[in-house]
Amino acid sequence: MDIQLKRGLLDVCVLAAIKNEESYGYKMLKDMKPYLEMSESTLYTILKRLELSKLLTVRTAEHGGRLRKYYKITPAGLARIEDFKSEWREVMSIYRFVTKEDGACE
Amino acid sequence: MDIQLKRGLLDVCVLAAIKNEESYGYKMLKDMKPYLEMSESTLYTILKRLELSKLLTVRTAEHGGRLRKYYKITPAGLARIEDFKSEWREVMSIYRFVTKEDGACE
DNA sequence: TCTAATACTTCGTGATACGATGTATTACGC
DNA sequence: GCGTAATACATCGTATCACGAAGTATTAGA
Repeated sequence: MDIQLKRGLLDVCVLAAIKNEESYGYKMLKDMKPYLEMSESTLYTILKRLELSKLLTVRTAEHGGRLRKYYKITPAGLARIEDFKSEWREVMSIYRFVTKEDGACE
Repeated sequence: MDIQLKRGLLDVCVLAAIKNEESYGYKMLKDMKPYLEMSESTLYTILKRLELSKLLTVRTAEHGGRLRKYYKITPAGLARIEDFKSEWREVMSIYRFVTKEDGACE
């Protein structure tokens, strides 16, 4: 899909991927894949950004002899999702503006 | 609204503003204002980009002793709007992913 | 032993929205 | 006649950001 359109969805989609339970990068990528594909470099950049914004926290744990980073959403992260929902009204209003069939004389 | 979310809507919103009749920058800005606000520099950058992509054409005409640039959508521009509509399905699917209330046990 | 999958990182690049600033004309109030 | 706002468009620099490419390392399977 169009990159620009994607941009507004990426961050919030990553947050949604850990909304219910903590997860790690590779798994998130696979969970999101049916909805939204992103490259690994993009995901890890986003995860770092979200951590800096305190929308999620990270812990490192060993799994099968290898280190894995688990990401957990914070209350601020959940609030970010709620903000997104609120903004969606505006988005839909723009969508209607773009797609409405007029024609003052139609 | 969130800049990232805006990004995917800007180009197509500008195209929508001239979907039915040609218009000029300043007027477009006012027409779009109830839906989506953007700065002048952003609009003129977008108009130039859309012209280069041949999604609209420009003609310069005098109006009240002053030059004005009138923008007119091309068939490719109308097609761009149709593409946007198609992509909206994907967008809505992501929206549902982000907002769904689960809870494996709900 | 070679390859694929898992898992995360870093770097450079190109796209782009925006504020700041500039130019120029018209319209209006005082 | 003078200042200000509105009209109308343009340019420049900056910060953000998604991505491809490439790298590091381990494990599993053929």
